[in-house]
Amino acid sequence: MKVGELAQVARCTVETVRYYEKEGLLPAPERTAANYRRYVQAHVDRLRFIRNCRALDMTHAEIRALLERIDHPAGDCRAINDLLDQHIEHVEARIGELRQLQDQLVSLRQRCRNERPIDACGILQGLAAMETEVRPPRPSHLG
Amino acid sequence: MKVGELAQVARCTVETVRYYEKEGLLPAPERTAANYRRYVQAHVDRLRFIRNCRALDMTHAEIRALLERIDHPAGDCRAINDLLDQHIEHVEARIGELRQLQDQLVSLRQRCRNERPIDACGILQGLAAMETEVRPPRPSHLG
DNA sequence: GCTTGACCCTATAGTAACTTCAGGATGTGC
DNA sequence: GCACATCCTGAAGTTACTATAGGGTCAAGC
Repeated sequence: MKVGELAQVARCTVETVRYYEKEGLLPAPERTAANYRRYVQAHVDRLRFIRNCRALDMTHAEIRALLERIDHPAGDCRAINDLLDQHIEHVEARIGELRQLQDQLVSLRQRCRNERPIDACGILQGLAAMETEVRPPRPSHLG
Repeated sequence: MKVGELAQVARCTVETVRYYEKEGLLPAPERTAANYRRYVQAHVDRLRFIRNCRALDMTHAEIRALLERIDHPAGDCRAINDLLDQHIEHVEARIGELRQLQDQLVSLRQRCRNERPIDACGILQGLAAMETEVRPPRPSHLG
């Protein structure tokens, strides 16, 4: 299986596949005489796993931690449960932040219902008058 | 007012202030004989405006568009209203995405209530079995 | 045998909004 | 005159890719 085919079954681009290899998430496969990557089923499974994690917005570091456990199973899966719990918290926190943001945006928007000259625009006035908040360094990686 | 003081009143770092200058969001101030930046009240107002926009998760491009209108007022403020409406939609869309994500994560988490050996971990099994989704290129910049 | 087109390769740079670092100058208090 | 905080510039690092340049491989068709 060549890289294009692998990318297709995993629904990503060939660039992403090669990138994961460089990052050490996906093991480097054998090469053909022409130096083409030659993948086997294990690569498909692993890449699917990675893409599923990414679909859940996990970072490469989080995915790496999971793969580590899979590659070197030891003890129970508590660490995995914990990782997922933390991730769920991240997402929850980010939703909360965005909700608050949304409230602010909507109330800002209501300051200018009609088309006024720029100088009278309630939105710009609101943005100028807002109490500048400390932007906490993102606790989550979710943007 | 030196850069450290400006950063303090605007609640950001001096690096951020200098970065905004390089980006053209904040105009370059006069310099002292020792080549120190010397800011005046207008800079404070502008930086506060920028930080308020950032607190609302606007991109530099969006902020630039707003500043443009402020610097060259022309016509009415319809474009500003539109920009904000679009931004509100972005945030709304992202909240929806994260909610869906959260549902998936929670149901994944429920697959492993107790501490099992790695091989039996319901979470890892779930991640391996998930139908790999096409990750749509982010329509919003909100991560 | 030759061309065309789809696919593969590497290495490098670009994205967003900063942060960090290296290496050095300035200003202030004691 | 020295320590220490603060200032300066320029370059590189962050995250997870995407894009681009410049080239090799392979199968099909003429």
